[in-house]
Amino acid sequence: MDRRQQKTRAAIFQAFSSLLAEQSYSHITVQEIIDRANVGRTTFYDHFETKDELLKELCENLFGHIISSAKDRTHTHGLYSNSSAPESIFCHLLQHLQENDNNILGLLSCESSEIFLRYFKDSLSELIQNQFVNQNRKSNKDIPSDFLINHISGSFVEMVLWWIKGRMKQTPTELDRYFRSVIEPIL
Amino acid sequence: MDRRQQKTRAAIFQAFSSLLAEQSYSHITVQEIIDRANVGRTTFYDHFETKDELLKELCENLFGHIISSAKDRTHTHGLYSNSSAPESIFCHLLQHLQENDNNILGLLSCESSEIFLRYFKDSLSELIQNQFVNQNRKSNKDIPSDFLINHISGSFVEMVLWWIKGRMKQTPTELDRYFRSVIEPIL
DNA sequence: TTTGATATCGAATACTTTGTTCGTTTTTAT
DNA sequence: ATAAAAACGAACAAAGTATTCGATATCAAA
Repeated sequence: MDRRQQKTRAAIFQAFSSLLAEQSYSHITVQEIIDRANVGRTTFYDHFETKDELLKELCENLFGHIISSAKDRTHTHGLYSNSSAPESIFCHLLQHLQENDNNILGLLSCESSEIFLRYFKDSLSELIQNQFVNQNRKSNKDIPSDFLINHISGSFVEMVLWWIKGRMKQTPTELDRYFRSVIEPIL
Repeated sequence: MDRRQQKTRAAIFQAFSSLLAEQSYSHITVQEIIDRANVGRTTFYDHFETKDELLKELCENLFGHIISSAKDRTHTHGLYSNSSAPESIFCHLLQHLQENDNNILGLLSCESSEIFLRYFKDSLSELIQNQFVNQNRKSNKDIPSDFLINHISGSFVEMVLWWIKGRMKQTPTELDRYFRSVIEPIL
């Protein structure tokens, strides 16, 4: 890809991210984005059809990495490596979040965090689903696995939401312990 | 209150609700609302400062009723009347939803259902919190009740989201059983 | 190093939406 | 019957979106 395109895209993503950290998605204007990215109006619309499109691509960028790295882990470890070991996939995800690649924390802490967490939940559901299929679960046969998958991914996302709204006072390990205590009893 | 005001407000709420069933909140214009409500532009802005304000008032209308009726119940029964009885507060809420007063189901099934469920979750958290304080819980002393309250209300809302996205094939009683199976083990 | 392709640019513009103003008409409560 | 309140519409300013155009700058490849 042309070097100019790369630079422009990066500048727009960067500008957009930093704006999201300051104000809600719906209040951000294209004008603000191109001012901060320092690109022309025409250029913006050459790259993205609308602001919504930009948001969508940003989400895909962000969670593509995190989830695929998590996916690799489940292949070797499963959701929980074993019920007493500390390296659950959830802990790994939380740590990944805290490392704050691409300023993902800024986005998850911003007014519009919901948007991102929905994308996150969808990716997460897929991840858990694969896990469920692989391990051929035993108990809870009368509860649809559909429901359980939604419950787990939903709870996780709600927990992250709670975490960031409370200014992330807990460590990933602590959070993981909380999450285990409410999820493991039903697995 | 003046009869005219009542009619206008009702017409606007009605128009707004029906529009929400057709398109996402952010795409609805004030023009569409007043056209469908058949009121003048000036009148709309006499009643509501912005579209956001209208949304907020709609939410308060909707969940005010449901939650306060639930609140009454918890005073006599608690969250679960007892662990084997069928009349949990959650089941009651689900039934209330299914009765579909004010076409609440339409709103919870629409593109913008998230917005409503966030309001719902906040009300629910409050409800559960009161319950927690009253009953002076024993177990799970090492998990913050803050976290547990968020987990329960969050899971409930995620379940409702899952329910409506799956076209509400389960009965409230069935759903309540699922929910108990994932919540009671941690209480 | 030249060259053709393409990315970027800004200025102008048409269009949409929001929220306000103002003078008029209609409805209401008493 | 009357005064107060509500609804009205047409017009308007302001802000934002998305497109068009021709000119300029940059790139990759021969």
